[in-house]
Amino acid sequence: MNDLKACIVQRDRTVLLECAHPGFEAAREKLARFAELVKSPSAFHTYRITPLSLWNAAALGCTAEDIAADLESIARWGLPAGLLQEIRGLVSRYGKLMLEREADGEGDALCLTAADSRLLDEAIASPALSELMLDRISPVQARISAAARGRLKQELMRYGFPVLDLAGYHEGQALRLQWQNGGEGKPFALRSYQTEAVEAFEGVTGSGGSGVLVLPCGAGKTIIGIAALERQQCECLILTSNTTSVEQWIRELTEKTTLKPDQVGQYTGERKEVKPVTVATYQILTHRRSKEGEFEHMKLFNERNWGLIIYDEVHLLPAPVFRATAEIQATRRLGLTATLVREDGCEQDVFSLIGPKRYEMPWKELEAKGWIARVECSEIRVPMDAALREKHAYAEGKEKFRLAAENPGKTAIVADLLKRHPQGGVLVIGQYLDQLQALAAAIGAPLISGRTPQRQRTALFASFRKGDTPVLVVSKVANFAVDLPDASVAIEVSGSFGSRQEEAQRLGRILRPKAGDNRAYFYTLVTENSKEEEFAVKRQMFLVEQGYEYAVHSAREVRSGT
DNA sequence: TAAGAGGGAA
DNA sequence: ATTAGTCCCTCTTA
Repeated sequence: MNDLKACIVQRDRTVLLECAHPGFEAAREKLARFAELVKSPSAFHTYRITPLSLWNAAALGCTAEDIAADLESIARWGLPAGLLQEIRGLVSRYGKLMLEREADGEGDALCLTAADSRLLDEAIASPALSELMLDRISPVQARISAAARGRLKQELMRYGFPVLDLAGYHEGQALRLQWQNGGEGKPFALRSYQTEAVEAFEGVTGSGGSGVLVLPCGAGKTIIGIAALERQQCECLILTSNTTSVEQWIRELTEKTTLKPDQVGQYTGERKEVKPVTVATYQILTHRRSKEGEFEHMKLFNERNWGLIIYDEVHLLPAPVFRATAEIQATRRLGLTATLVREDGCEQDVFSLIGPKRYEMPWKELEAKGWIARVECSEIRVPMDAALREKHAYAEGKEKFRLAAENPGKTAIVADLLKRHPQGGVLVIGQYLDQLQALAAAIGAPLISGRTPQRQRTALFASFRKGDTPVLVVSKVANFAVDLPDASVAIEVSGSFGSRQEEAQRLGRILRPKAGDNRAYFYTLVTENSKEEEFAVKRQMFLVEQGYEYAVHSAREVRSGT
């Protein structure tokens, strides 16, 4: 078997990767660059090479020949006829259409240049482009108003031809800032990959200045954002997902740079300051009094002459914010995220309107370098007792799923796992309040849910951090709370329908480097012979794509301590 | 003017 | 394919 290769490459652009193969890891790393994982049963992982995954790879400088060489090096029975040609065709689409500022234009018109006239003919003839008023000036060129820049890119992406946008950016109002030296007289230093990421964002030629940086939780995305701002020296709007995160950005900006508190504003439900650097939530931008009402706060995009807009957690960016972003394509845009995967399928809009992927740091690489903890993931199959099994058998749909998820047999397993980790730092995370209440009572640990007042949360977090409270039971608050302390063990007792992001978020809770052997433990409890098994596979997919493996154990093994 | 409750939105 | 949670606005109370 050693002389065979780990993958079977199929004509429909799917790739089957054999998990037990010695070449598995090397092949996985190659595939991660230009394909996405779509299924991960135990023996074979299925990847798909999509147009978008190819274009993101192309934006990173990967050529069709690089991809062909990678595929040839992992394909057991060679490549199907026509596949390479198809891949070459798709990759070359990125760059066939180029958008630039009009060479001798006085105004702010842009020029779209096509590699050949037929492509431009056909694109212009498509109905979606008709209202954008393209003005043909030569067989391969058309003028277009700068205001239509975003929509043009969106429409051409839908048409199947992503535009290489070289039209540049306006500078924005200048703002002086510098890194502030660290506390003990040490100068603040970026990690090497953080510098690489910022440089990739800026780009070597005209193509930089907008795009997305993909880095795992705990890699210091805030720092990278601030570094981009420090390089640009301009006024900046920062959009993020919740108020705690707003506060965190503001804290880091004022502590780590020479920006004074009165230069940094918070624009949220509570306070509406517009300062040279302004941090806002996505929610305030999308807030409407009624379903048909206006977005009253979108004007924030134009309240100052921003030179840079940072989109934190770009995978959560809501649709109306895309629309507003289409209008401000002359402003530099930096997207930050742990995963480009969106559950709503708007990945194409991220590419068109924020920009292509400029940098990606695989989780495993950070782990190898010791920047994040080495996590051991286990899936534990918990059986139902006879009574539950019967109830489960007769239940339907969501009722059935919930019965399995709330399997009381999980309690004893949690108790056993706690015995294995007497040093504490354990988070028990689940989805249903009833289940969590019962569990918290049984193991004698405090529960934090959405109903827990903020003051009490803060007190419990502090006690957990100090080690006085070894175990915390947390509901979905764990998905959002930025201030939730770091832990070294997470036990997931239930989760929502196949959410890959939730799983990644939960794992992220234990990634911060640990003193000593730098290890952390992630357990997911799944009821045997139920729908939960299926959902677990789906949930785990993103992390499997990142190279995490879930060792499957039976409840019996856990109970007997093996 | 601050804090808290209640309702709607995505 | 839910639940639970967040955020924003408005109104009330003190």
